Amino acid sequence: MKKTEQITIHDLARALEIDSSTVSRALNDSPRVSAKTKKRILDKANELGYQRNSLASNLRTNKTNTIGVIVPRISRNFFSNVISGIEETAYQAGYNVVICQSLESLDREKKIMNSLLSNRVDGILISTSMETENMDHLKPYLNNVGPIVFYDRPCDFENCSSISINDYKASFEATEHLIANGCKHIVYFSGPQTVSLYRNRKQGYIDALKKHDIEFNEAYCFESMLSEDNGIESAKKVLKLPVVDGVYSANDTAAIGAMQYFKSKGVKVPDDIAVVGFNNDPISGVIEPSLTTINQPDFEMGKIASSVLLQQIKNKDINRKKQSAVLDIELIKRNSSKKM
Amino acid sequence: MKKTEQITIHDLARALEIDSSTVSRALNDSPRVSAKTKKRILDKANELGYQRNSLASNLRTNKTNTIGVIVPRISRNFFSNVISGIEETAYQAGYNVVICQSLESLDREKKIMNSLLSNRVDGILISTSMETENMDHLKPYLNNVGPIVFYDRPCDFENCSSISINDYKASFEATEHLIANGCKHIVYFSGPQTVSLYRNRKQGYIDALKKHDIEFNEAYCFESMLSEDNGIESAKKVLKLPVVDGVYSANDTAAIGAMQYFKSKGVKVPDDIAVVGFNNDPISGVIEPSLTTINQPDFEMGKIASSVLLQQIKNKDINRKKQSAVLDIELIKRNSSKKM
DNA sequence: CTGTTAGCGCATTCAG
DNA sequence: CTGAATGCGCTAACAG
Repeated sequence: MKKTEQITIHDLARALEIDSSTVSRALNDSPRVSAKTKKRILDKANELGYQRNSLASNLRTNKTNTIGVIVPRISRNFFSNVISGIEETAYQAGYNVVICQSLESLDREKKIMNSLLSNRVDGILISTSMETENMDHLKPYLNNVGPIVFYDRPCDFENCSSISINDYKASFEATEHLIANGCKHIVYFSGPQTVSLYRNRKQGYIDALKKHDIEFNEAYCFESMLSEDNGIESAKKVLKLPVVDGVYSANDTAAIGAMQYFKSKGVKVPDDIAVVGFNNDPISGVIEPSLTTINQPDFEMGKIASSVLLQQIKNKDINRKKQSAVLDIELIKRNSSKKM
Repeated sequence: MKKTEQITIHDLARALEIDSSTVSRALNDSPRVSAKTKKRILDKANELGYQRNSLASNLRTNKTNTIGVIVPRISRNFFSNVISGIEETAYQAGYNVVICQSLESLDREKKIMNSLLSNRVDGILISTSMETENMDHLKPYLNNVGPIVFYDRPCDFENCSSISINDYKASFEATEHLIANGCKHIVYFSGPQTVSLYRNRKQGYIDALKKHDIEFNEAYCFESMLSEDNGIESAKKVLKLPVVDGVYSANDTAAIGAMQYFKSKGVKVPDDIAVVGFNNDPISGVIEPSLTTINQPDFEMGKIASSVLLQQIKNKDINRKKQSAVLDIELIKRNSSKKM
């Protein structure tokens, strides 16, 4: 199966004895070419198996019709749902989407930015990695190429929009839910405090305790990267604490790890320990139908982020003002605690 | 934040009073330019914030250093692990990866093929959608642009390699495992028989029954797209059957849906019903630590598929012979049945 | 080691 | 409505 020569608009032009510029116009459905010649050209294109070369077209127009999405991990249910939302909106608007995962590594994130930059994607949607503390590696793209919109993990750049959820409120309510069910000794699995989202969630937890006159205890707060393994380690520590009647995890991945460990040790969840976790995984209902989770508007977030970005791409440089959205969450109460 | 002009190699050349071809060579680290001028050029590039335009470069060289990956769903754990394997190998070799999900839709798959074709990616890795019955939409790419390698869902094209797992054997062993644990009435959740992988799995199930003198019963075999909802529907049917002591699902997604339904109806799994499912999700240990699953070599499959493709890209057209690999699986026995 | 020249495939002026 | 001419940014002969 040997590569045949690529057909170009010039080949079509020669075959029809017209000029390539006419072919180009026809292929782009320009109104400035007669229906008759248009049909001739399209037919010939089909006949010869013409395939447009986007590289050339993009180079010429300085536009790729593609947006880049940087995501920490596609395997996390929350993110794969966001991606589906992004794709839906983007495809509808005629844009392609390239998905890149940073795996929470700053180094990978930098390399990805470089690649998206040199490939001149029209805009970027990003949820920065947990290692990312400053945003310098985003500037070359932002200054020279196109807009960047942050989703889930916001950023306070001038001229950059962020779409996030109301983490503070969600966290506050989750904690209050445990308290309402009689929990007083609530362990909290926290994420890196470099990430604003995790700062907000921790604050929500602390403030909810305070409101109900429960003292915040540093020993009940474990900070980690919230991987599944981290969840398992944290669970071990939980079992060594004197009294624990509630666990609240700042994400689902760590919560799942912890559940796994609890089960392996015969700790009944949530009969012995009530658990709440940020969660978008339908699987949670399988793990423990009575587990209380926080339903994040993932798909919707993707759609909004995508449409904000596309808007900014359309508006070119004018009008690229910060227009951040904060989405509300929904606490799915599943009667998690034994005390209900 | 207004877009500044893009710096090109000509700008660098002018600033240094040399020719742009020398700049180009230096930027590509050609040995044919002195270390001194190389440094001058690199310094200037940094100073002016030069950013390579891959579009132009790719157009010129007729090479994109990018491979396309078409995947039915990134949210399925199996596939996201395959992708990680693909990325690891590809990045090491200096290739970029663009991930596209077909969502099991032939229509989307066609559109994706078109986009990858017009963007001239150097090669494609594909697991075709469940709706895909013939491969005509792959031919334009295959004939004119580059190699395609199939993973997980193989294809019998000439000149196309496939990387798959030994589905027949895995399925046979899974069924035997249930039988060994005393199950005689085993429901089977099957996938579309258009997909060879699902044909093989079904055959493994049937042959294992036969070997143990259990009659294959069409009423115990439900065919669906194996979505979570399909799993729930199938589970409903299971509960209406006279005797069932085992369920074997051809994938994990449907198994999870079924488990969910069983739990909601108070059916204890696997105390009442033993379940086996193809599964790569670490979460399975949480759902039901005693669930028996089939451990597919997902990450490894990605690495192999990727390296086979890169090999073919390097070899251009010569030597693109079929070189399919069949990976073996591992049955993770978790004492699933009550009868053990 | 560096410069000259040409062109990848396409889109867009400007003429007619 | 169509054609001629130009160049997007880069690389690759071919000279020197």
